[in-house]
Amino acid sequence: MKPSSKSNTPLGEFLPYQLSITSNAVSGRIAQEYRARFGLSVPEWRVMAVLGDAGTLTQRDLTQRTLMDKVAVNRACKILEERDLCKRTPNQQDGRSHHLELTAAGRAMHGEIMPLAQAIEQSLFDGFSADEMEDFRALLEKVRHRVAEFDISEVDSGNLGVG
Amino acid sequence: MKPSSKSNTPLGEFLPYQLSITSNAVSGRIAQEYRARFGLSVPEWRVMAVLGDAGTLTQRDLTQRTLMDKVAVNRACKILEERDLCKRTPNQQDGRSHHLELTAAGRAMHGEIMPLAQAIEQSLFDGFSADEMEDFRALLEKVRHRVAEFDISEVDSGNLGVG
DNA sequence: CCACGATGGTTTCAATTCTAATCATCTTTG
DNA sequence: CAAAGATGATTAGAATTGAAACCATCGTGG
Repeated sequence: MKPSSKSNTPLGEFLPYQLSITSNAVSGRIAQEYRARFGLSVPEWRVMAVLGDAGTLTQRDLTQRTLMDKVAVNRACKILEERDLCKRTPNQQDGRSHHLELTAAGRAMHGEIMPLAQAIEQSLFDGFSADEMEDFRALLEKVRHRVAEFDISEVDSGNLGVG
Repeated sequence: MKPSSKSNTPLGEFLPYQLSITSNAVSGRIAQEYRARFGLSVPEWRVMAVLGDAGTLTQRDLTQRTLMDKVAVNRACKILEERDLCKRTPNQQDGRSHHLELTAAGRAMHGEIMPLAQAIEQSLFDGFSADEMEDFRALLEKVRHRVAEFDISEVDSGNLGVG
């Protein structure tokens, strides 16, 4: 008998848990795909995606657009550079930073990465109506908004009717 | 075709990316909460939640129910044991494993953990109608289902003529 | 021009996590 | 019953990650 992780456990009912395992499943699957095809980690392909779209950016710009922390961005950039997928040139306006830009090889890869991303997305959400996808998007955004405003004082462990 | 002109970055449009950052935001917030109140990591409180609900389980059972890997489960159990939140007794039926069970202290904590989980969930999804929450749940499950069946041969980098 | 704090980027260190190897016990088969 | 393979649990080691320290440069105010 295989256990149905539905209402068997209290975890299965917990929405944040469902969100977590779903996200992990999706991310893991996609990561596996990009690793196999291009040898790119998630941080790396995020940088590729943004950089290929925007043309030229500094690491600071990249951290803002990818929502990753600056160390992750720096490491990803360094690796992409070593693989000659992107290059840096001095920033005239600011001696501390550089302009990052995809090389020809980088742009070529980017040309494959983005369509693959869309194909994966489409395949993943195959069977979803346009409305469902829009709903999903909207719900995720609403949750994100809620989290940002989430104030713990709303929840007091003292008056949690335990039984 | 889908309408795509909402965000300035390609990432912002990518549904799996939205899923990922939303999940991270939610998980991070909850983790912070449980760490502050009980000194529990996510793996630890997952084990607490399941164990408190089920009564007595082996580590193998726990890996199945939490969907975590066996090393994470083992480590979580060891820590809970050191803190006298759970205890192990030999398994008569199988000399390799033990029965894990919450102690009195563990059950007491469990009694606070679960209501807090519900309170957090409620607070997080405050502003969502019952229907929206059900939709969200259903959509997540549908995606998970899709991922499980996701076959990469559906997507061939050779014929990705931009979808 | 210099001192000062702020900022972009880099490095270091420690915590976390995943993979593999290992150990003990169980099950099956000849 | 012994041998061989599978399985639950544990340990060890490699790889990832994040936080904080650090360096260089910028901008501002004396």
